[in-house]
Amino acid sequence: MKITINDIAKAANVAKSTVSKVLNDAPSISEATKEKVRAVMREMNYEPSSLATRLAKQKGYNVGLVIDLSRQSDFLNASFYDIIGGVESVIGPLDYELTICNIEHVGRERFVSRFVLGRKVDGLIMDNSILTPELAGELNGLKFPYVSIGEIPGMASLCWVDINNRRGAAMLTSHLLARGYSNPAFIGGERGDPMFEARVAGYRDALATDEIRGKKAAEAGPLVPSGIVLPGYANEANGRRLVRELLALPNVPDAIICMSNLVAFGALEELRGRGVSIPDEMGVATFDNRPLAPFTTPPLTCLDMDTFALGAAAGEMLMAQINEAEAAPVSRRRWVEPKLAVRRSTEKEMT
Amino acid sequence: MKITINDIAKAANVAKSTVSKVLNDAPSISEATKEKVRAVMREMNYEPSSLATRLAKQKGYNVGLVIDLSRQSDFLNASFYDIIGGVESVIGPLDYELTICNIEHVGRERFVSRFVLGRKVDGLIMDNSILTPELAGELNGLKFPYVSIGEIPGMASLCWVDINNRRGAAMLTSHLLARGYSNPAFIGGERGDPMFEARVAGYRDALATDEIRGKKAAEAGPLVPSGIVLPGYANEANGRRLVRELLALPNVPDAIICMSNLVAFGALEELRGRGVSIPDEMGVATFDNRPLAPFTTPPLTCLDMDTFALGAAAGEMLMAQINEAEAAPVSRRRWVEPKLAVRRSTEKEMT
DNA sequence: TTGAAAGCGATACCAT
DNA sequence: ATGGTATCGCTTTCAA
Repeated sequence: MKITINDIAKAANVAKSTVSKVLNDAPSISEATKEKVRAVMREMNYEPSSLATRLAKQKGYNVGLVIDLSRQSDFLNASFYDIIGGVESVIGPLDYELTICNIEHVGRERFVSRFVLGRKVDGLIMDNSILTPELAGELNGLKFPYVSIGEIPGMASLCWVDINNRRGAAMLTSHLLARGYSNPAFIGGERGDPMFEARVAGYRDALATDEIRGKKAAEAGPLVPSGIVLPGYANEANGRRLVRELLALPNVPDAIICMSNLVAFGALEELRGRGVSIPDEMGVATFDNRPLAPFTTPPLTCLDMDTFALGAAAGEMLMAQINEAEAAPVSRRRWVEPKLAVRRSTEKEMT
Repeated sequence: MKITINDIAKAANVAKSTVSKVLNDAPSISEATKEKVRAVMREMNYEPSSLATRLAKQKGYNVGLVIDLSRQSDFLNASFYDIIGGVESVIGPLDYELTICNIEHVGRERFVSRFVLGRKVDGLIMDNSILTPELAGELNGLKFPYVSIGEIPGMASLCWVDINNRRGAAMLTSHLLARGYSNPAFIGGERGDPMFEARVAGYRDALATDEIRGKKAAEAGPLVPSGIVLPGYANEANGRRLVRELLALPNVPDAIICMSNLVAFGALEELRGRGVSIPDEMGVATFDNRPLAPFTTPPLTCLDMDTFALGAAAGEMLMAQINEAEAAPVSRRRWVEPKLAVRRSTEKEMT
């Protein structure tokens, strides 16, 4: 037998509206009755039904994290716990909870009506593989709060958070150049993927603004001004293959930036197999610290993405939107800055 | 303006109770009205409020996955996405949803009242670092459905699922013995941790039942019948340290079973540093495929834990309990069988 | 087969 | 400062 607000009211000899006010710590209730009612609640081990509260308040205190279990994701596999932790760290203290919404069986079409119209959640967090521009438009139209994890370039009205991949790629590239590598290549990733494009852009930013590289050009032979970019689905096999391609180039690069840990692993293996010494003959760096970067031979210099901060940023933006009514209009995009983790794979002897 | 069951009733010219029955596909309603009402619902883009439904039905259609973000967990970091996927794959089709319950701020004390008495969830899934025996007893007393991920040895009444660590350890050990290693040691893990104890037990099971080992004993010198077990918190540093201890033993083992990927990584590094060749002079095997086993040098033979299946098993047991009223009493524990992934680290030349 | 009315467990407005 | 009552959106008897 669950005990309800009525039981408390009866036991404390007050109206249930009074009990409700005590629950919400209304200033209109005297300290005396508050204490009396609270004592009864404690004694009867009362806990308000969150369902009833939420129905009455017309507010779900609930945000959904949308995932699609039908598609594999290296990124989510490595970072899901962190992302959830980040989100939870901001919504939890605000008394919101997080529910996992799997759209695998629901389908992209009906999922808006399921979660949004069904008022299961007050806001949605999802990644940019799920949040298509059309979907975002629909949510915008409904004025329904949402945040994408992962940028959606171009559309000004959309709301997202992302790691600053462009700046990160520039940091990584600059590190290589400062380290004495003059001709870094970029391998892995797919054209059209915003993350790939952002990283390539950052890579080129760094190449374009580097003076040392200009001076080295003479000794090192002809350098491609805009760098060498070899795309390919980010797995180990392509890491190997793309390294072979690099080594067959007329101007072989002296460093490699890899799109992912798996690409980097394949690259390291291929280089080792061919007797290319790392970091002396070839520097290698990668994006992401997890799962492998600290544990390869040699350990990989990488750009460490703070996925907890990413989740937290998403949570903050979402909560800002949910409470937007009374607040100033919120900014609709936010970068989380990555940081460089320097390891042996780029420790070239300085000349 | 959200549209409700009343709007549908009005538009379809029926009572709202009729609409409700259509929603639940009650047999007492004629096909004709059902179709009529459904047409209206479609047209008005109606979606029932899950909050109201759940309050009225006195059922949350919601299970909680309890985590404690204040404590780091290598296991959860590597497997959280899989576990959630497994749970979701069974509860989703039953129209239950999964909410994340972080007890970091709630505290172990108040969390039962928060989630259980507050009827936020119909059942709880948590790991055995959170589900203390006292807590389990409390939940048992309340007849509240829950499942622990990770065994809780001893208590017969408790409900859990786990990877069959004992059998798995025996498989791994037997593999080494069959491969020609005669004196495998076990390193890493902490006394008192059920997972450690189960694995050590399995390791000893395999040693005890092996005949080949008996024959080898003569050539190999004195073997410790119950094996060599060196515990230690499962990280890289201890992997290195424990290997040093092993190498200093009077009867140096010819194979090592590691409690975790990190221990194994440390072990590999230390062995390499000392010029011990793997797998010829020393075989190395580990538990868990992720995150490193396929990517070390040489790649590690491991026991691959199916964490998706683990999550699914937890989901199934929980749902069974939730629906226990009308069903037969459910079994209260279940093993998920791991499988061996053989790689180069144990490919000793057979003699 | 359908409808009217009483819950489910809280909140919120209006009296007192 | 407190109490009475309508309400949130749906389910569920019980009549008709």
